[in-house]
Amino acid sequence: MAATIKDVARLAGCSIKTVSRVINNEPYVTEETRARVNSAIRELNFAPNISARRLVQQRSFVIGILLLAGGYGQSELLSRLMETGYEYHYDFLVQTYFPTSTTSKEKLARLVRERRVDGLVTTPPCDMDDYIAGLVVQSGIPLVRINPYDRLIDLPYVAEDDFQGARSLTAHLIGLGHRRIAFFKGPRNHRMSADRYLGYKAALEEHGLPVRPELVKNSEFNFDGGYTAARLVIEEDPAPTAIFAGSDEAALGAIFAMQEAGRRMPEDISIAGFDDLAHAKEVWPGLTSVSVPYNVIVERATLMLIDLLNGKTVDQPQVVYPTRLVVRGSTAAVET
Amino acid sequence: MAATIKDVARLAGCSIKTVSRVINNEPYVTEETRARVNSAIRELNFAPNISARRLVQQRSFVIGILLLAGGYGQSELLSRLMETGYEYHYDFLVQTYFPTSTTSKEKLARLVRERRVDGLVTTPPCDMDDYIAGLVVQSGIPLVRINPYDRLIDLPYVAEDDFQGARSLTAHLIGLGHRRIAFFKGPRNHRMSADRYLGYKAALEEHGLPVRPELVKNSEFNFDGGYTAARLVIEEDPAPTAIFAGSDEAALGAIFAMQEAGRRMPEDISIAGFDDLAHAKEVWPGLTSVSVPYNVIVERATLMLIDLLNGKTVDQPQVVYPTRLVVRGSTAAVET
DNA sequence: TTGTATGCGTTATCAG
DNA sequence: CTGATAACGCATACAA
Repeated sequence: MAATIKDVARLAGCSIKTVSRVINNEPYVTEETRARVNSAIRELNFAPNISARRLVQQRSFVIGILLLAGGYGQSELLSRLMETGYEYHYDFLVQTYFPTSTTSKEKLARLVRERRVDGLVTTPPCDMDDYIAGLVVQSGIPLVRINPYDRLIDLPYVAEDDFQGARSLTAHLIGLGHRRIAFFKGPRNHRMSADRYLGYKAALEEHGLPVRPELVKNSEFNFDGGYTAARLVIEEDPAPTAIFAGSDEAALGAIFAMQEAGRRMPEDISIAGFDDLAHAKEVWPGLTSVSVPYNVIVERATLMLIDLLNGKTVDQPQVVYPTRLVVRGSTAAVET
Repeated sequence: MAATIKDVARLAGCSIKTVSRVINNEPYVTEETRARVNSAIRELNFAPNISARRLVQQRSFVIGILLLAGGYGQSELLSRLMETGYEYHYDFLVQTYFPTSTTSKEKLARLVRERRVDGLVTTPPCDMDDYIAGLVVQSGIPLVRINPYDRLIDLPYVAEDDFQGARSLTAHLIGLGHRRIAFFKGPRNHRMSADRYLGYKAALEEHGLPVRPELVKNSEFNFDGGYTAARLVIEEDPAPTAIFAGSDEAALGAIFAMQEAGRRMPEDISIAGFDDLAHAKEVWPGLTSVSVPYNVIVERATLMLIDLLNGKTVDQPQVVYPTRLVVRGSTAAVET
């Protein structure tokens, strides 16, 4: 049905090898033959069969992305990924992966065994699982981790500086006169959770303020987590004058809880998030947050993986990008 | 390196065809041989090379999804897709597609020519382009459209009942005593835009209310569109007492604009959206909206395509799912 | 600069 | 029930 390399060769009056050379931009072809082949290709509307190429090259030209389902941030992230991959002739295979889940492990193992992917990119908390590192070491397929839990393992990663981000956000709140600042911790299987908390603590200590355990709540990086934690923390007496919700999604939950309780933001309470998702500026009066260059991070991780796949040595296999405080209307000077 | 079907055959003491039979659950294999082969497979940790299979079967087992970049709704949608496809041994290739864009067309053409996808699913407004229908007809690859612009073309689709949703939402507002209800139209290249507007109009007419052109704004289905339209409509005198923003994202923009202008919701103005995204219940005091069974729609479209790919006849190639009004705190009786 | 022959790992054909 | 052998479409040593 569809034209093959043989049809092109026949029409161009040359061998299939020559056609192959033209397709792959190899040297040692006369300009004239090249032109003849090219016009044959156009005439037959030929494109190389990707499956055949994959079989003979023993590569799938597919990058596997492991992520936990859901979350708003991920759709931008994914479309960025697609664009990057396209330029380098890689496809993406998105796989949801729950650490510790047996089904997830089996799916992943099949993915690798069937050689459906040439390499893997993980997003938190998928790398929590020792399983992945083990599988990777055993099968030898390249892996790049985004915001990995463990930076000490000698595997490539691209990460963000959560500590500094949380530190400067907290310092901003302190600068506004806040002394009772609540903090919502993220899930324990994210390194980001720990780092953001450390940044919060560091800022408090640098300003000679105590870390009040009753203002630190275990939470999640999502709406429900923020909502629940906010309802708890609001009961404290005296109540906090500011909430650092740990993430933007949690901040949205906290905002909801505050509005439900009839508290005004920022007059009665300041609220801040982390991630600077699109929603941060879409909620009135704007959510103070910490901007993370996710697009850059994702692109860097992808390019790093592609380099590894092509056998290039990556000069900087472990990178940490800075984060940036973004002040909006949700945080204000404490009323005296 | 990795085990092949030959290795398994050697270890099990049989031919490769027999191994193939076992892998594919074909009949005509003794239970005993089957067991021997299976244990050999386990011992060698064998999994069939997907590229070889794809080459010989002349199918990629990949479904292409065409969508416009961005948007919150799409991440849930995508993970749903992945799960569905996994069960049927299909992978997904997500491709951003801008109608009328030459680059997009070329990318898509390559996708099809290289046989990287066996079939296509489009999301609005990607099917606006006659190009896709043409390509599909010409190449013969199956296509299922989600919420297509043109339901008259004789191609399979899965859609939602936007008309009824908008009609009942508008009726709800009228029932609350609203007489001046603003409406924000979506982009012209979405069928949803037209249908929702028609539903709005129908409800007004059914209640003997006029369609006031000054309250109908051309907008987009996103935050900025809703924000801009809301700022315009608020200038009208008398101002509307309710806004039907056309979509949840636009509603979020409208809410922002209202809060910026110091208007309370729902006391000063009622606001409603459409789609019932996760955010609808995460914004205080809850956004009245119209719930669309996107998960079902996506799953149905995928299964329909898989049936087509397997040569089955689809009994219902064109389906419209009902939508459902969801009342939350953002709409209330008009103050008299 | 060009061509020939071989193999990648499956599935499919058809004869045993 | 089982197996030898031929595709599938491309890339790649190796020759010419």
